[in-house]
Amino acid sequence: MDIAAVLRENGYKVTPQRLAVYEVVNNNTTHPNAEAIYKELQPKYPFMSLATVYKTMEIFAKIGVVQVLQCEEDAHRYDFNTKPHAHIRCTRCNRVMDVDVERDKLADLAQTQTGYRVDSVNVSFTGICAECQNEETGCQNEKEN
Amino acid sequence: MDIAAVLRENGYKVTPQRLAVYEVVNNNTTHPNAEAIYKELQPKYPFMSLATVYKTMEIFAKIGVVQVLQCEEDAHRYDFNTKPHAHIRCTRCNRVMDVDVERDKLADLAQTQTGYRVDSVNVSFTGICAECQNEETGCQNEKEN
DNA sequence: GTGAGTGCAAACGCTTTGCATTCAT
DNA sequence: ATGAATGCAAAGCGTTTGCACTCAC
Repeated sequence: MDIAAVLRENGYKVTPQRLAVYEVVNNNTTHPNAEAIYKELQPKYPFMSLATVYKTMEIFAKIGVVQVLQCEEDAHRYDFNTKPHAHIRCTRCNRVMDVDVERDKLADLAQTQTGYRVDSVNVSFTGICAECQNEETGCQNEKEN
Repeated sequence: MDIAAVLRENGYKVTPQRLAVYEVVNNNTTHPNAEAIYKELQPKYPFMSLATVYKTMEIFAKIGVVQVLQCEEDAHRYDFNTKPHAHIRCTRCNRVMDVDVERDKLADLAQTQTGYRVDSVNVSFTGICAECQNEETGCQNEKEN
């Protein structure tokens, strides 16, 4: 994707900051939040501010470059896969993975039941990832209260 | 439900504050957040503090008296219907309604795809409720940016 | 009487905003 | 040269916490 062109098409200026954010998080499959993006930028782009990351991600979301996840977590996470899909988060290590669900079917169901015109379908799961399941034996769960 | 008994069974003391919260939000179908609960308590129970509402709702969630919703919104909302179900929020008036979805099927799907042991399934929708759809004609959408 | 619960205010984490400065156009 | 974008610090929001006081048991 030519991010510069997409920005221009949408009336946004092409700045080093925006290119830097795109460069760092494009093809990133870890579903980072703003803080993570900021930290990842630090070594190569120490001039970046966290506020700019937020502002940039807001624009990226608006022009469809990323989607914002609802992960049953406090901080937003961003996904460069903008195809609608669901996510599952490991409550132990916070790793997030994609899940494909039939969103259209769910939307139809909701529309039929409630009469709402459905605009967005958000599906998320939490669980324990395969890796953490392996480590679980004899190991106390860090997340226990 | 005998909330006093449930509290005692779980080792929590029965206080006027906890009874007041339960009285006000039990059978409440508006999926209120902490602030809304606080405000609803004010006239009848002006002694209540917001912090206590939070603390009480946390306990209620822990002992299964309420469930906490993820509504693609900033503030938590609470639901006294603890049967697992999904929600749809109107982006115009913020009204929230219940939706029944086959969560088990979704959980199986996620488990198969990712290998995670699925602990929770969260489904939420946004849309425009029937009422707001009616009002929509010739009326600018308040939520438009 | 004792420990749990309360209320206040302060702190918190994530996010947004105001504003002077800088930069893309 | 002009308006948009940046960076900083401060404010904002919903939420949690520390602590002295109060109350259910």
